[in-house]
Amino acid sequence: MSIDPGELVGWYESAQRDLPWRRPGVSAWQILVSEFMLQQTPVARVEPIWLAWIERWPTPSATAAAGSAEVLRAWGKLGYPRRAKRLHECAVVIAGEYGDEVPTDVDTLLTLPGIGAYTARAVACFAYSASVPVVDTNVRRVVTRVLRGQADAPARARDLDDVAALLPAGPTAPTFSAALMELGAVVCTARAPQCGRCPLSRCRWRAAGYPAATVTKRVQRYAGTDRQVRGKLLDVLRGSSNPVTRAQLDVVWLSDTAQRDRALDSLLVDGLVEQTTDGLFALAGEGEIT
DNA sequence: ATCCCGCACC
DNA sequence: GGTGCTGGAT
Repeated sequence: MSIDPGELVGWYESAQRDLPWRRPGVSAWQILVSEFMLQQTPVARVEPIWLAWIERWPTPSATAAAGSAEVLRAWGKLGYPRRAKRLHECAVVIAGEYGDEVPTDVDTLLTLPGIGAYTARAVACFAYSASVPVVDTNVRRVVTRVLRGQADAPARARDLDDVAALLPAGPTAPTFSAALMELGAVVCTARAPQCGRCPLSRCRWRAAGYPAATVTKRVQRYAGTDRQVRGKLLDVLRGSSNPVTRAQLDVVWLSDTAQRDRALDSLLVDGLVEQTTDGLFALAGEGEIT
């Protein structure tokens, strides 16, 4: 069982979304920035932030020179701000140690802050046309359905090899990977797949009568969690160009003071917030001279 | 109220 | 191998 590259790529040529980071002339660094932003966040929310971002900071050195506080502010409400901190760290390393050029090979990319198995291969593939398997949750779902006939399955170490075996030889591998991701994102979706629009003539999941998922996935809560409190604290700091008092932070979460203290402490530990010598609080790197 | 879904660290 | 991390859309 395999996936016909012609069917998949043929569909992609006409069905792909016009996303700004796919346009010609976008640099490897700018693709890397899009991958960081897309790690946890839907395309629609990333697009405006990415456009403003690359116009303001088109290169790693420009990003590094901006300082982490401005980077955290520009990240805005994309969520999971540790990604913004790691992106800034990544820019510092690339500007300082790699001559302002994004490394091309997967192993080197994997050593950079915030770059894991997915992002390393996405950058190597989409920025440098490397024939490496790019496995995100969309690809995993498509492969699980088409090849194994299951609605969904947890991630496995073997997924990388499975997808590598599907890649066509030659220069179409990156397009094939982009098309697999696109199919999972717009047709072979988790909840309401549009099987009537699927270009693939062979699919074990369809052949098996679309069996439902057997594994029940746990729900990610947000309301009332430390994540929500962290978000509110950071929102205060993003909105202020000078350091704020503890009291200004305290007012965002009055219902559970222990939780609020824990959230603030975790932001300090994560290096997203820092305390000034006079006891005020600011975005990390706020005082940096650039 | 539910969905989204990669990285780092345990 | 499991858990924590954001916030908007639906």
